[in-house]
Amino acid sequence: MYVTIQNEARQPLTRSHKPFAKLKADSYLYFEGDEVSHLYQIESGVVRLTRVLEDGRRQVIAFGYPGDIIGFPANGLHHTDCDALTESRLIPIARRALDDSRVDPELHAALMEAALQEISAMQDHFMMLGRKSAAEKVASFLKVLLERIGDAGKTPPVVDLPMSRSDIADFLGLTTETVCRCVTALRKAGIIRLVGVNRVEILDPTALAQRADGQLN
Amino acid sequence: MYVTIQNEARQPLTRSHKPFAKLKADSYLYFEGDEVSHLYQIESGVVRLTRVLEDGRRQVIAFGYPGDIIGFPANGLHHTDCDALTESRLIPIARRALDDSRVDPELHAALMEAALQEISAMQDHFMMLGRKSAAEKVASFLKVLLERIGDAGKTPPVVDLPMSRSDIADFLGLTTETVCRCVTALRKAGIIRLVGVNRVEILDPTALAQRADGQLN
DNA sequence: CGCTCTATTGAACCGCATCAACGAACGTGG
DNA sequence: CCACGTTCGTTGATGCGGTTCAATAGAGCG
Repeated sequence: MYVTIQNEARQPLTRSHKPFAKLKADSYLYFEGDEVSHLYQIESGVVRLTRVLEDGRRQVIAFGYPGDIIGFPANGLHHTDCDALTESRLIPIARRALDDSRVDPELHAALMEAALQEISAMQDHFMMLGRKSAAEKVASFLKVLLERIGDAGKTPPVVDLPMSRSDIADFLGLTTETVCRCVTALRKAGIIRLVGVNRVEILDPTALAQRADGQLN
Repeated sequence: MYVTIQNEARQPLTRSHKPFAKLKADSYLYFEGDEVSHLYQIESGVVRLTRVLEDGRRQVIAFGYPGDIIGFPANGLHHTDCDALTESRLIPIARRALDDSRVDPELHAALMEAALQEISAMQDHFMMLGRKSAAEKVASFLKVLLERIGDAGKTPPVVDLPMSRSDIADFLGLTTETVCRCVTALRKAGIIRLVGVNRVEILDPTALAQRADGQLN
């Protein structure tokens, strides 16, 4: 999930009596460099895809939400680490379905479509990383979480943040301090309200959207 | 071409008596929002993929070099603009070959592979945009151009830069001034030498690689 | 030769990082 | 159940890297 554009919630690819993989919070699904045996569609929970440099600098590549497909190989290998932010249920998809369209043409086509969507979403994220201010990044992040997974049934709509501030920072190319300050600024502007540390009420979605695109301060 | 990792030069996908598309310098191949009718493999020349925000901020998504495949659709549409930096020859690939594996299974598989490679390369680029300093970005950029398209036959190896400083800046999330200053710093350190404005001799590839990864200053 | 556009260099400013302190939440053991 | 320690989040003070603004130099072209 690249926090820049709204993805339609994806339907499960496989009607499954198939087994789920279950992943406890904080446990790893795979590491960078691992051979890719399966891709996974997330059924429930939230996972985190990360890369690190030798000197410890970290980039969160994406957060995986229900419906997302993760684990696309390059040269047969995983190129991120993946671990769970919350207990998650995953639907394994044999890599063969990606490589060989004859195994399951429909599934193969769906995987291709997901890969193409991912490319598009990543391009949006480039704009965010390269060209947006800290305040715009944080507003964009909340905005897309709201559109993608926010509970709009509630008034005001609510967004849960299963990831830490430092995860958000490493996703947006900021520091935890800067993320905090931007969140505080949105709160003081009356645009959001914090309910505990990991839950945000969006009081003014319109104002949030404007800040995400750099209108107003 | 995402300037972060070395791609093996790709072989042409189609042995063609097929027609080339020819694209003059500065002319556009497609725009964001256009329906995707064809993908293209670059046969010669260099193209530029860009996105812009309403307020004019621009992000260069990638530079397309010979062997690269460009124009992957999402929801059937292009999601970047594409124009040529130099006169280019392109091999059109019917979109059908991407959507339907039965048309040309081998080509379809090659396109899938290219899309997966692209995802991986973009993830590397995230690290660059989000976590590297200006000096590291510029060094990384030159390093990858050297590996990918540099003429190592010459001593010292030479890299051509068909794009402007501002293209480089918009690719790396910097300003043209900062790009200039970083290039100058590399020059004064004796790592590179400028031959005109659009050609660089890499005098010390090892030192360049170290700067790209943040070792030394 | 002069015009225009790009690249370079310099100076000042500012946004974000860094460093530091404090507070809140949570788990553990007494 | 409370005391304590540990981790995470927040806020403040300061510094710096990169932007911004401005001026100059150079390259391409009619």
